[in-house]
Formats: sequence, C-alpha cells, structure tokens
Amino acid sequence: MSIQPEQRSEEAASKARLRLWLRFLKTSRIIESELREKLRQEFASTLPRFDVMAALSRYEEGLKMSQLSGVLRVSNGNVTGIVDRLAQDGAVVRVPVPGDRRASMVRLTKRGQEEFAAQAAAHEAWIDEMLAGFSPDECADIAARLDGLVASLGERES
Amino acid sequence: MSIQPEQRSEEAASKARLRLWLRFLKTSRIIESELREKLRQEFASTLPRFDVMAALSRYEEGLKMSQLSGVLRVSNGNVTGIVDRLAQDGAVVRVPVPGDRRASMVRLTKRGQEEFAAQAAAHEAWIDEMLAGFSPDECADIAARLDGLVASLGERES
DNA sequence: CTAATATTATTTAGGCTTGAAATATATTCC
DNA sequence: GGAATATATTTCAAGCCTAAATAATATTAG
Repeated sequence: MSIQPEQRSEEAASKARLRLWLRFLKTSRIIESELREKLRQEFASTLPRFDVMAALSRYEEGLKMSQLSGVLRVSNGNVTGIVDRLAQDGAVVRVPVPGDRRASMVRLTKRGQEEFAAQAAAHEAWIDEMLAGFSPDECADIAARLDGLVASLGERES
Repeated sequence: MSIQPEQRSEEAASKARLRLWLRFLKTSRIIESELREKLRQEFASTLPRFDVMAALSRYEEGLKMSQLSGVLRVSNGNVTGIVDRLAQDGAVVRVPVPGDRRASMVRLTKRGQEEFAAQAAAHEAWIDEMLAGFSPDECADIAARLDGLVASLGERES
C-alpha cells in the first residue's frame, strides 16, 4: 500500500500546481469584478464592451468579426451581440469588405475612439492602483513566466 | 512640455502593471476555456457547476446559499440557478435550517460526492499537465505573491 | 461550368451572470 | 407586542457566453 518517493513528489507537484491555479483564479476574479463595477459606475459600460473596443483600438482599419473573436478568444456568436449593441450606441460601425460580401470590418467611430480613450486611461489607473504592491521588475518577471506558459499551452494544440 | 524623471518612471510602472494584468487575463482565459471544454466533453458538465460542487465538497454539513455565493464571489441570484439545476440532477439537496425558515443548507448528495470526486481528480490532472512548465517551488513562489495581492486588495475595501 | 467544400457571419437554445426588486422571515427597538 | 430594520433567498430583465445549426458567399476540384 505504500508509494514510492517519486510518486510522492509527483503528487506534491500536482497539488502545488493546483494551488497556484486556484490562487490565480481567485485573484483574477477579484480584479475582474472590481473593474466590472467601476466600468459600470463610472462609464455605464461593461467589461466585454471594453474588451471589444480595446481590440478595435489597436487596428485603425478595423477587424473582421472572426478576427475579433479570435483575438478575444470568445465565440463568434458572442461577438455578434456585443458589436450589435456597440453599433446601436454609435461606438462602432460595420464597413463592407470590397470583394467579399460575407464579411465586414468592424471599426471604432470617432465617438467610440473618444469613449474608449477615456475608459482606457481610467482602466490603467485602476490596475495601477490594484497592482501597486508589484514593482515594475516583479511585473516583468511574472509576465515573462506567463508568456512562457501561454506559449507552451499554444504548442499543445495539435 | 517635458516631464520629470519621477513622472516618467511612474508611467513606466503603470504600463508594466497593465501589461502584467493583460497577460494574466490571457492566461486565465486560455486555461479556463480548456477546462470548460474538457468538463463538457468528459463529464457533460460546466465550470460553474464544478465550482459549486468544489465549494460544497469542503463542507460536510453543507453551506447556506449566501455562504456559497460569498465563497465563490458571485451574486446571490446566480447561485440560485446553478443549485436549482444541480438539485434537479440529484447532485445536491437543500436542507432546511432549524430555527431559520428563510435559510437552507445546500449539501452534496452521495451521488454528487461521487461525481465530484471523479471530476476533481481529472481536473487536477488537467491543471498538472497545463502547468507542467512550473516547478513546485515556482508555483509556491507565485502563489505566495498572489496571496499578498489578494490580501492587499481585501484591505482596500473600507 | 458545376458540384463539393470551405469560410464568414448570424441565429438559436440553453446556461451563466449581474444588480435590483420582491418575498419571506428574523431581529431590534421602543 | 408591534413597528422598523435587517437578513436570506428568489425572481426578474438584460446582457454575456457557448456550441450547434443555418444562411450566404467564396473557393476549389473535376
């Protein structure tokens, strides 16, 4: 019934990784819910809307729906709804793609750009305050390790 | 129009923290979506259901709805729906609390315990595989820093 | 050219999530 | 005791999210 030392350490490693993941998730939820609440209170907006606008803000010419869902790692149908609402509010427009009548480019309007600029500045300040306990070096260190993790997770897709 | 060195470094610190948060979020989404997919494919279940069962599994005597939503950091109304569905599937029961007819304890059934045990073992293995690039020491190190962050975020609520 | 296949986006059904309002029960203060 | 207040939970409307089905258009193979 006894186990070998190697099995024991494998088991400890597994538990340590699980513990890390649970802390990770907890941290992420706390920060996300704080951001959600501030976006709601100060801008009457939501995190998904902010995420879509942030993605679009990096592409002057806009993004196709499929590119948008790819960048954000959410489903196609999801993006449709969020973009619909942003378009209703005049923050984005769908521009036809010449030569492909299936697709359209989604682009921030001038108004959308302005709204996003204000939200992005506030967002950065909120994060800065919440992560104040981390020095820039510490941030860079952890970020680099997460990059490594993301890369290794990406490779596993085969 | 020029800025002082201190302002410049403040700005750099803010950007470093923002970068960390973005990596953090990306990592979290990748892992979560992988877990979601595996839970669906291998157990025909979902992450929210798993989370509720995980919380309940730590309390033999069960938890009140409000405790459950507190532990999981989600809204009250949310938990109602998830518990409703788990109860329909026979994984949990609502037990009246003697002396307080408003409240009830939610508790895993025997069947719920068995289901959860199988899912938890698989879950730990998935995490172990995804975080294989992190050594136990590295995990403990990062987990400790996240604990510090969570603590500092908790204090800010005043 | 035409048929088969692939791509792009939307729709649909079902579940998750929130904040606010509603309901029921407890507690506290006179 | 009875009124005001607080607590526990559910309900509701709106939006988020997914996977699967559908529709429209493009591309490729024969």
